[in-house]
Formats: sequence, C-alpha cells, structure tokens
Amino acid sequence: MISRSSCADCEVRERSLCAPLDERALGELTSIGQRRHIRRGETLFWAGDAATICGNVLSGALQLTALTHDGREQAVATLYPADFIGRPYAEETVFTVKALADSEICSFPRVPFERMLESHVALERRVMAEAFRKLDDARSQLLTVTRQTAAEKVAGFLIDMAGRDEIKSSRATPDGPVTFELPFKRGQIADVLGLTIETVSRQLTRLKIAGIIGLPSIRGVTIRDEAALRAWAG
Amino acid sequence: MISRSSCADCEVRERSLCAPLDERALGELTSIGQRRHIRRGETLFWAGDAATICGNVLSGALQLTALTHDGREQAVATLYPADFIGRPYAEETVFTVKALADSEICSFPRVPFERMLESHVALERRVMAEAFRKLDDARSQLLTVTRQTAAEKVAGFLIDMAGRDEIKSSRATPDGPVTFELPFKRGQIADVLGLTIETVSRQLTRLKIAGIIGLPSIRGVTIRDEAALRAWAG
DNA sequence: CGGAGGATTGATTGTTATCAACGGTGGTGG
DNA sequence: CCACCACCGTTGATAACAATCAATCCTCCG
Repeated sequence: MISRSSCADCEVRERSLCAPLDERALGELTSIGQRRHIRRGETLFWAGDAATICGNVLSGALQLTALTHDGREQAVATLYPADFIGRPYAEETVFTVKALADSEICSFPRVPFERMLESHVALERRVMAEAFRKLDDARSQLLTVTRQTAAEKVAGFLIDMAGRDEIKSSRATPDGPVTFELPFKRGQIADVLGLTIETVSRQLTRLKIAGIIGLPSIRGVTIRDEAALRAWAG
Repeated sequence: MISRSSCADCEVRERSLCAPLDERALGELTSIGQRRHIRRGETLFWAGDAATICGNVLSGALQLTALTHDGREQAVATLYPADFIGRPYAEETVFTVKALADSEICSFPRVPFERMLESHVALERRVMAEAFRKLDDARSQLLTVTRQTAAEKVAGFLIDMAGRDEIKSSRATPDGPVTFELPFKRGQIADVLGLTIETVSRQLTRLKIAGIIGLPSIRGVTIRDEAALRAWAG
C-alpha cells in the first residue's frame, strides 16, 4: 500500500533526517516521498537487490539480516521510527530488510534523494552523522556478540529494550518495576544476540527464577530488580 | 613525531578522501593537515577521549578495539592506507585506536575539517560514502563472528588477507601458490575473529596438516590450495 | 475444538575456552 | 658473538558453555 501525505503531521518530523529542513526544502522532499505500509513479516528488499530507495522509518520496526551460504542467519541491525533506510550512491543493497511488526516508512527514490543531499548540506550532514552513529552501534554490537556470555547478552538486551523511549512510560511508580512488551519473538531475539531460541528461553527462565524479572505474558517482561539485571549484564 | 608536507607526493592521494578535491581545495586541506608517525603498539587515542582529529591512514595499519568492563577485548575494525579515521561532529571517541605496525597518518583538527566538509560537497559525500561502506563491513563482520565456526573464520581471514592489494603481487606464477606476511600476530588475529590465541593456532595447524596452507615463518603464510581454502571458509 | 506455531524443558553432544607446559624466536647486554 | 630472557606460538588435557536433538506444553486462531 502506497499513499502520499504531508509532512506536517509526520510522526517523526522532529527526530528524523527531515528535522533540519526548512519549509521549502521539506516541500521538495515531500514531492518525491511516498508513505508505504509494510506488513509484519513482509520483506522490503532482499540482499543483492538494486538499491532503489532511501527513506525513514515512521512506525513499527524493521530488521536487517545477513545469511551464510548454508542458511545460518544473523540480524545485523534493527530499525525503529526515525531511523534511516538505504544507502545513497550505492548500486546494490547488502542486507535483507524485513518488517518485525506492521510498519510504515517514508520512502524516496534514491537518485532524486541524492540530488536533495547535494543541494541541502544540512540534510547530507544529518545522514552522514547517522551513518557514523550506526557504525559505532554495529561495532559495539561486535563486542557484545563475541565477548559476552549468553546470560550477559540476554540481560543486556532486556536493559536496552527497557530503555527505549516508547517504553519508559509504562512504569507504575518512578522507580518501581517496569513492564513492557518485547517487539520480538524468541527466535528474533536469538537472531539479534547470536544465540539459539533454546538458549534465550533458558536465560529468561533463569532470570525469572532468580526473581530479577517476571514474564507475565508471551511477549511481556517485568523488570523487578534493575540493579541485579545490570549486574548480570556485566 | 609531527611534520608538514605537500599532498603532491602523498601515498594515497588518489584513493583517499582527497581524491575528488581540486588543487585549490587540496591546498586548503594541506594548510590544516599534519603528517604524524605512530609507532607499532602506540595508542593514538583511547575510548572516551575527546574527538579532536579526523584524518587518513597513509601507511601501516591501525586497529579499533572495544573492551568489556572486565577486560575482554574485541577488535572492531582494522584501518589500512586510505581509510578514514575519526568522527566528524562527534564529541567523544568510542573506540581505542592503536597501531598494529609502524604507521603514518594525515591528521586534521576536527573542527576545521568540519568546515571543509561544509564548504566542499564532494568531500562530504566521500566521507559519507566511506561511513556507509564501513557500516556494511561492520555488519558483515557480525555475521562472521556469530555464525561461523573457528575453521571458517580462520580460512576466511586468510582469504581476505591474500586478497589485499599490497599482497597480490607476491605470487610466483599467476595461479600458483601465494605467499605473504600477515600484518598480525596470533593474538591480534584472535581479537579480530572473536577467538582465542590457542584456537587460531590450532586451526592454522589443521590447515597446514591438510596441505592447504604452508607456514614458512612466524608471520608468513603460503596458500597452496586456494579452492580448498575457500571451501573450508564456506 | 482442533491445529499450528511458538515457547519451554530435558538430555546429550560438540566446539571452543581455559589451564598448563613446552618450544621457538628475536632482541639485548655482557 | 654468544647467552640469556622475554615474548610468542604450539600442543595437550580438561572443562564449560551453548548448540543440537527431542519431547511436551502453551496460546492464539480459525
């Protein structure tokens, strides 16, 4: 599903790459942009596809994944609202992008978007800064997946999830237990952390038995003892 | 040791971020740049230091490393000649940078370099493109370190090393065995691949016993059967 | 109510880390 | 020039962690 709409009521207007643009520049961008819905599980593009679009995540969550020749899978990044999609000046995509949840993106055909970058220095700077930030994220993730134990990975993952903006609010009292819904199923957590489904499940069970977390529902998590969880994460 | 010199005789003039610049822009860049030597083992900066410089690798090799709180180490990137160092618009460095070999860099104070980016679109585009390329590299490395076995990692590492430009030349006959010197010691290979020294050593020994490689000297490697090595790498 | 996909739990295996000893190499100073 | 020492690499024995294989249990749907 594809539709056009104005930027005025955009969910991520202030947080995305559009933030530094004035009204005129925003108008130009709107003229090449399209809103697009992606259903949960749907693939936006496959590794090796021609790189035809750049854009922004508006809602939902997307995941970039890499595969070995024999089918082992690794999630290399998760994209949340306001994150940038695509690679300007690249001919081919390197990773498969699919939707973890029903999502919406704002997409621009790559070449016109590149023209925008060239004529709007502030836009280009923003995209460059995001690329460097994601580079640091990916490199940090390298440390996590290689040098941390399964227990540390799972605990760290829960801390990251609890720290996401969308989630902060659901605390009953300012320093009481936090409860939230994971936007991932077990297999997806395993993909992100470089573990198996079974190992993720066992680690969650251990944390529950230790009284550090609760698992009120299939996707729900309650952090009962954040300090202990942080200690567990190392 | 610090010295100034012209760009005319620069080793990486055509391959580095300076490539798209005309003579005038190059002159501006020269006026803020300094050549700097870094001895093997020396640290250029530590994670958390103020981000004061950007620059280029001219010769040698540098490595970015991340540490867990309790001292486990992971190499997150290796920088070769023409690679970019630093993060424009960032206040702090995220990773420690040290020299694997005696190296030379061309460094620019960060803030004046940012002014150059703003006034020279081609330069900014080049830096942005490199950031995206390195981002893909780091994400690919995530697949390697999490989903490949020790045997695959070591074999893949040797293939990568054999494929580097500096090394291609040392082939006796066009399709004969390739011999080259690794710019890494065993511990550094282990850091890159997310393994231990002992595991790297054992995998190399296995490959030698299988007749796929030779280990003529402490750093030297001969690839006797490239097809078998590629099969081993998966 | 039945079925399918997902999650949990259990038993076992396998890979790699860890601990430990030894061998080789290169550099330094006598 | 040689001897020693420190560092690096190899090899072996063992242990631990997580993967794999397998069965059962939920939970959400139709």
